[in-house]
Amino acid sequence: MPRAGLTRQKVIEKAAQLANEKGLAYVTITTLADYLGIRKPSLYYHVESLEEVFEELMIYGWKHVSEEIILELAGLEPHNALREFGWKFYRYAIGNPGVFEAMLWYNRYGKEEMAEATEGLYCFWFDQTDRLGITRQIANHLLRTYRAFLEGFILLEINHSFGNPISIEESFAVSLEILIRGMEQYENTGNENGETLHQKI
Amino acid sequence: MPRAGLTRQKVIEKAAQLANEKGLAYVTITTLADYLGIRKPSLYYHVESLEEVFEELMIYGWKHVSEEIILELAGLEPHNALREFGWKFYRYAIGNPGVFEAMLWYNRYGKEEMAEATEGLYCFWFDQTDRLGITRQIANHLLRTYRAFLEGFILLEINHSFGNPISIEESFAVSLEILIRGMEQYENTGNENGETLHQKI
DNA sequence: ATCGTAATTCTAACACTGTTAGGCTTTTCT
DNA sequence: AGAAAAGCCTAACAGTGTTAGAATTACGAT
Repeated sequence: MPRAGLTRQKVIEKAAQLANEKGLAYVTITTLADYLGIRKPSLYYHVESLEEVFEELMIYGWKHVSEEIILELAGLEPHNALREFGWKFYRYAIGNPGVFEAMLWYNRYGKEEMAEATEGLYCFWFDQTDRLGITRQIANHLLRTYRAFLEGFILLEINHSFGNPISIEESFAVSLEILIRGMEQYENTGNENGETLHQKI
Repeated sequence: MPRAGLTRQKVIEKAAQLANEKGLAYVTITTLADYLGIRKPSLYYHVESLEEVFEELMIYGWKHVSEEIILELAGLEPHNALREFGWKFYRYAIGNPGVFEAMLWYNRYGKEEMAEATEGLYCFWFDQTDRLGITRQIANHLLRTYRAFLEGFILLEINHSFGNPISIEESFAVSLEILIRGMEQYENTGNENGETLHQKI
C-alpha cells in the first residue's frame, strides 16, 4: 500500500475543509479518515484524539482571522475600525462556518498557543479603546460585549435559528451601530496610560 | 419488577435536572435511563429518540423563561423593562445551564409548540419597542441583536470561555447599558401602529 | 547496494454509544 | 374474571472513538 504522505498540518487543514463543507459535527475520526483516504487507526499517528483535532481547528481559526483583521485595519478612525472589525470577523465566520464552530471553544483549553494566536486582536482592540479614551477596565467589559454579540449572532445564523425572512446582513449592520453608539457613553473617561496589556478576554 | 411509574413529562423534567447538573452533553440515553432507574430500551416507550429529548428540553426552557419574564415585568418603563428582561433571562440561564444549552437550538426544529412557547416574549418585546416609537422593521433587527448578545454571552460564561478574572456580572451590566443606550438612536422614528405581530425572530 | 532503523499504515479487537425486536409482567377496562 | 393495553425487560445490531500490535514503506549509514 502506497503512503498518503500526511503530516499533522495537512490533517488539520483537511479537517477544516471538511468542517466548513459539512459542519463541525460531521467531522469524526471515521469521516476524517475517509476524507484523507486512510483507515481510522492511522489517524492516531498524526493526532492524539478527536478532541485534539477540534482544539487545533480552534487555534487554526483564531490565527487566520487575527491575521486577516489586523493586516487590513491599520490606520482607520477608531469607530470605523471597530465597525470593520465586526464585518471582517463576520465574513470570515460565515465563509468558514465549521472552523468558526470550533473557535467557540476558546479558553476551554488554556493553551499558550491560543494566547499567541489572539495577541494581535487584543492589541488592536485596546489600541482603539485607548484612542477613544476608554478605561482599560471598561475596555475589557466592552470586549466581552463585542465578542458575545459576534459569536452569538453568527452561531444563530449558522444554525439557521433566525426564522424571520428579513435580511440578516441588515440586522448585523444595525447591531454594529447599536454597539458603536452604545459605547460612546464610556468614551473620554479613561486615563492615557492603560493598566496591563495581554489580558485574556 | 415493580414499575417506575414514569410519564413523558417526568422524563423531560428529570432530563432537565440532569442537564443542569452535569451539562447537556452528559445527557445520553444511557445516563438518562440510569438516572431514572430503568434500562435503556425502556426509555423508548416514553420518548422517540435522544434528539426528541433535546427538542423537548428546548421547548421546556422557553416556556419557563417566558412565563417568568412576562409575569414580573408588566408596567415597567420601557428602558427598565428591557434591562430587567436581560437580567431575568440571564439569571434563568445561569441557574439552568443545561436547559439553556438546549434552548440554543431554537428554530432548528420548526415546531408549532415553539411558536406558542415564545409568543409571550414577542408580545412583550414589541410592546416595549412600540412605546419607544421604534419601527417594527427596526424592532425585529434589535430583537436579533439582543438575542444574539444574550445567548452568546451566556454560552461563553457557561463554557468558561472568559479567561479574564474581572467580574462577569459587571460585564453583563455594562453590556446591557451599551445595548439600551445604543438603541436610542432608533427611538421615536416609527409609526404608532405596528405592522404584524407574532413574527419569528 | 544493502542492511538496520524509524516512520507510516494496516488489521483485529474492545468498550462504548443509540436503537430495534420481541418476550414477560403488571395494570386497567369491560 | 378475562381481555387488552401499558410498561419494563433481555438480547442483539450497527455505529462510534480508541488501543495493541503486526506489516509494510522509506530513509541513512555502512
